[in-house]
Amino acid sequence: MSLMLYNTIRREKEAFVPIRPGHIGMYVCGVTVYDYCHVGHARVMVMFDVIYRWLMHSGFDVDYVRNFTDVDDKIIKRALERGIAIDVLTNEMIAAFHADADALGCLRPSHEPRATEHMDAMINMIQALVEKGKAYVSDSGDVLYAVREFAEYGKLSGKKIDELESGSRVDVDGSKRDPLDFVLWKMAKAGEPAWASPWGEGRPGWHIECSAMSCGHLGDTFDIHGGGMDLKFPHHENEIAQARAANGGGFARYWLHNGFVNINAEKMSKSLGNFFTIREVTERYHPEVLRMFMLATHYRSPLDFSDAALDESKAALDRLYETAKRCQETGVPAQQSEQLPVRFTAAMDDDFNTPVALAELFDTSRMLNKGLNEGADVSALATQFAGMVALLGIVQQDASVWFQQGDVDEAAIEAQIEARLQARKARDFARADAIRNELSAQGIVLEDGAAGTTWKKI
RNA sequence: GGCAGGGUGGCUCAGUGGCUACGGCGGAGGACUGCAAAUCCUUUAUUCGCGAGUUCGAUUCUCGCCCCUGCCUCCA
Repeated sequence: MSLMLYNTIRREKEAFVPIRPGHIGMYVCGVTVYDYCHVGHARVMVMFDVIYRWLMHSGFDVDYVRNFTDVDDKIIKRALERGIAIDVLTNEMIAAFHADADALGCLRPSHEPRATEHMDAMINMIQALVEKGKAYVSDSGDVLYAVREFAEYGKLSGKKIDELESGSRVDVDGSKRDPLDFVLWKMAKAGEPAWASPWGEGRPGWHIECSAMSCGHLGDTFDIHGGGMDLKFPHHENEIAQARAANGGGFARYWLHNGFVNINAEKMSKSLGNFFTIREVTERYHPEVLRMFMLATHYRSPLDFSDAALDESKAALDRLYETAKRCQETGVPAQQSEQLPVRFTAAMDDDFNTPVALAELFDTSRMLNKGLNEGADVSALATQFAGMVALLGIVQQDASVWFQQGDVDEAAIEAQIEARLQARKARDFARADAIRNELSAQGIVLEDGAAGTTWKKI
């Protein structure tokens, strides 16, 4: 069974063949660091984290690069509004990004380049484009990319230059040879951050960053490039145009794009203002619930965000934790296995079909519970369970702690449980039930198991 | 208008040219329990937006229609 990927540029699933056997270079577009990340960003983090884990599990040595855009108009504007230096803002947001990604259980990429640290690479790339006649200096002094000079422009997004223009949503700018031409180097206005370049003091355009950083880390031709669906056009289209025209390489071979997170069937986005930051959500739900929520839908499908959906994810995750808790209580060894169920592996190999992978996980969970009920040897199942769960990055918390989150007085609860136990021994069930009801009113649910009574907070 | 992706049980989400349409949530019944909770078992879509076509056979392929969303400007 080999890995099949849906390649946006070909619009179909195809077998993945790495450029170098055993090795994968993967670049994922990160974020512009001017504000906290929202749930849409979380989806990219989580899905590519799962992809990263799966590729490594499949035996590849993965070079995973995810950038930070730390020069940009929005950053300049935000820093000005807050009256702080740009690097103070970007450092703060990068730290916040890491905190969010860590909370979501995402592994750090191999490299996390920042645009400001790759000025030379960008300037060199722009220089090459100018020399090859693919870019020009406009009347305003900005360096622009001439889309007409790149024959394949529009291939990724399936757009044609002429049709785009007739759509007339493109800015009319007299200094552009073609309305679709985009900025490679933007001249700085007074007070704006600037870097020296052959064309004067200025800063790079957004698209050139990713072309320069991806090629810089992974080479002119690399395996996988990913990001949100909204980056397909124009961002990724422009990246392709720049990189291929500049260095003659093939650039990315496989393009992976994840679907949006919607609210009320509408895209969550900054511009619509209908977004929730990751930290807002994780104040109310454990980050793993958010991760579970992402995994329950295929990465290319839209994902409708709501508290009801999160509640469902919580319930589903609880079910898994219930199994983990029982294994823990029973003392079943929980080492992870490299040998995963066939269906799970096949699902992940089939364009990272996490919903099917989860279905297999739930089936294993059920078999495990059943085996536990019957006192059978469940070590093999427990091992597979642990292996699957580790690859998905869920059920990574201590199972008993998972059910005991929140403000609780553990000692008081334990005392109540002991009191109830005595009452039950004396067959004073009225007293026992009264204690249980009392705890229940505080959101504490008791479970009388073979290994004694345990409690959980709901 | 161009392009892309969708419409599957009460909700959510997979999937396939044909045996019993995957899971999860919720509901119902049962086992277990003093009673619960958890778990397990059974059950919950004559049916996969609508119409036509191809086919021995379509939810799955083709065409048309209806509806939804996204991209076409910054956006994960």
